[in-house]
Amino acid sequence: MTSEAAEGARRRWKQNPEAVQEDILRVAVAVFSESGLSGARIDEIAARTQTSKRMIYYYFGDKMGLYMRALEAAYAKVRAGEDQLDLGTLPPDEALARLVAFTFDHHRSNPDFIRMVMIENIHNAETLAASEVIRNMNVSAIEKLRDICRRGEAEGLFRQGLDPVALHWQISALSFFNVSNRPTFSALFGEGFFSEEGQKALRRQIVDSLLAEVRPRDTPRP
Amino acid sequence: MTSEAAEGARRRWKQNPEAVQEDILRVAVAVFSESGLSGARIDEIAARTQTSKRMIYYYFGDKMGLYMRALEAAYAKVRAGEDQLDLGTLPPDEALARLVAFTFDHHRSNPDFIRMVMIENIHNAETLAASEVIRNMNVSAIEKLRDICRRGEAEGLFRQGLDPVALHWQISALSFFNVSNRPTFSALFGEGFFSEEGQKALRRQIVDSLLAEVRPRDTPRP
DNA sequence: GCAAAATTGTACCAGTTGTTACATTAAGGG
DNA sequence: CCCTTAATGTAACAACTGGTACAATTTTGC
Repeated sequence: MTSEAAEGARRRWKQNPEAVQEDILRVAVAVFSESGLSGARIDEIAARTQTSKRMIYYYFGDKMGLYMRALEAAYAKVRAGEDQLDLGTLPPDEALARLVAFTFDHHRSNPDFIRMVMIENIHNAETLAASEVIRNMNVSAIEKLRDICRRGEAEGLFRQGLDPVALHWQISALSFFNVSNRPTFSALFGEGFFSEEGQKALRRQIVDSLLAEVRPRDTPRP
Repeated sequence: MTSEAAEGARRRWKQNPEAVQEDILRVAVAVFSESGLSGARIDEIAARTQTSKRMIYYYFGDKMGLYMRALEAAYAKVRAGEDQLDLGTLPPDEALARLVAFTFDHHRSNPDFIRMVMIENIHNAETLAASEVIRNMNVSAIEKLRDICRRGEAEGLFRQGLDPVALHWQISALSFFNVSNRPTFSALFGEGFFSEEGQKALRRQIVDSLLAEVRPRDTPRP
């Protein structure tokens, strides 16, 4: 094994376009998510890169082109993380509980992604809507949920007529808000919710709430 | 009654500083919430005002000064709306249901406010934290909730140990997300949730979910 | 009425920022 | 070994944008 082999057996010596692009994208996600779309400065992105501003325009055309690719990169990364989750053959209620807890933690450990989505929403998701890459990346969480719902209904553990997308909406809302609105919420109501214990309690509350949600309704006593 | 009396018995003729400031703030909230903090252009705000850029700097100092006042104005407006809600002497569960439904609708009809809060969160709530005006505006929803919880627990309708702030967190998360993430969510999963029927169903789901949340836990059958 | 203070109009500037022209070096094909 | 193409460095521009100097006008206190 020669020393060159350590760098991935790609190009031999200098000039590694793919690594340069990855480098730019990594920094771009960070800067965009820190400063917003118009707040982010190409100069800053360039400065935090190992390459130059020139190369950004060479590979990504303009600021919006870079932003779109950065958004796609952010989505791709969390998607890859989601696929790590294997619910195996857990019983439906446990599977749901685990999925909810996972989503909560996953969002929490990917604040950059959350911020990119926030920025996208400020701009009416125009870039997202224009990106075929992301649209084709159909969120795997839905598939998992659909399966869980089907099994839960079949076994009588869940009530009938559950909408997996609605469930996903609810799980997302709570997990997303926990990260996205932390600054304003903690500024108004204190940091308590965001301590380690606070987050654990919150996660349990959310899991419980979702489980209660899918359980069959109490049949009213006559 | 002279014709001058029609304009509110304020100043007699020309030059009405307070109206000018209100005009600027109204437009500022709109433009900031449309374009974000750095995306908003003072020139655009000025153009959509009945006055000039000169006056913006005269009354608000600089862009950040204007932004802070706009943020405060946005909070003040929704706060005023919230105070309209009177839960009177409704039984606790009905009061909670009505509070949840109201919050859901209220957020929905104040997208500008939601967007301002989103922008604030992107910028780590630094302006919010610096605004004594807003911090002193302690959200009245919490007070209402605290009262509901107390009554509910006393009557045995709710389980013990409810945390009003945690409940508020949950209500906010669902109602906020519904507005804030509509663009990305509908781009990925369709507009269905945001039609009139979709929103009605969602609101009912949220109300039910919250009510189930506060009900006393089922005592496990021996 | 008059002077001081408050309010507004006009024009402009200085710094920033996205973007590009031009030149140069490295890589691959034959 | 040469030539075409891909990749990169240097430097600068043109437009935008937040902010202001200066002067004019209106209002108010006395």
